[in-house]
Amino acid sequence: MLARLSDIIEKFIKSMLKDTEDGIIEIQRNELAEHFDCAPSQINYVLTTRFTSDRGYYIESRRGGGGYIRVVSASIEENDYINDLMTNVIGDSLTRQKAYRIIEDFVEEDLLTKREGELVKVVLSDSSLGKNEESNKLRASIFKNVLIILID
Amino acid sequence: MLARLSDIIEKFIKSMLKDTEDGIIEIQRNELAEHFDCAPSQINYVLTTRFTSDRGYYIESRRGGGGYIRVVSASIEENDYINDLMTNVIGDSLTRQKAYRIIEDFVEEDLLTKREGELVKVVLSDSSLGKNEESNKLRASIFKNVLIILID
DNA sequence: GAAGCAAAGGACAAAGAAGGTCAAAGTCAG
DNA sequence: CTGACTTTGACCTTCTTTGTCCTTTGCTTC
Repeated sequence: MLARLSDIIEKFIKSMLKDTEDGIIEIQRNELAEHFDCAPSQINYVLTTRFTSDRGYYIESRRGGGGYIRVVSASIEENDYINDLMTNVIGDSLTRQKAYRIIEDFVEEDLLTKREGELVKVVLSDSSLGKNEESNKLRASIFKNVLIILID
Repeated sequence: MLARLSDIIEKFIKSMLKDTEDGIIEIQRNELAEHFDCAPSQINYVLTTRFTSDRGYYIESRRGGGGYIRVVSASIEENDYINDLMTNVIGDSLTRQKAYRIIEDFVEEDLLTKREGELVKVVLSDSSLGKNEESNKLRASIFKNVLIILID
């Protein structure tokens, strides 16, 4: 498992972030690409798919000589984060993929234990809920109820 | 006759599962299809007909490069208690009251932590699922999937 | 200070790598 | 012969990787 280069790069960046005091790192796109022996644009791919604002990151960059990409992990207040998810990300319809991604983030951030994550995942799986637009609505409804438990 | 390909593939997957510590395997659909010299979609056929949650399995998958199909098995055949619960108590429809009672038993028996119990309860609440005969079916379906994770 | 060049990073599309769906065709027991 | 189960194949969706061309910025040079 985890043979995907993008996942490896993601982990790499996250571990760099963990090593900082302030949750801010600056990377050189070309250097990093060379390190992983991939196309520079793959770095962008990782950043845009994994370090999005709804996951609590934002990106700043600058071109030209001495350019950089700055990755900021915004340490959002937990409850604000969850509230934001409920209104802006989940709304009243939620795909399985999105749900799983959020759950995995929660586990990573220790908001859920691994087993709790597994439980919530299986609950929201296609196998539990079926697979159609109705299911997405149901998934949103269930997940929001779960989130309410997590807020204290 | 006994040699239906689907049966052979089923056996193969089950034996892979037996060889694991945790009852979780990941397969590559195309690879497996090639191994058995069949259409890739036959793998799906086997999975959807033989590895259902009724029988104590649960499937997760991911497309794209580095994709996979994960099969999670809970050896329910060997667990009379769960087996009985699945077939005789839950069946294909489950009321909220019954579900809550079972969950509370589980918490008492330390099969679930208190918080896990809360999570599962809220998932199976009327507020999550609505309140009609359809909900009861859904509740049964979800609960059976939850059981798989618990036994695992 | 303007022109020009090199050094970043950005955007986007095409190609590649899985897995998913669905329906048609085949098989087989009763 | 029929209905249920199985097998096959064509086509679709999702996610990742690569490459090409574009824009921005800093530094030189005159």
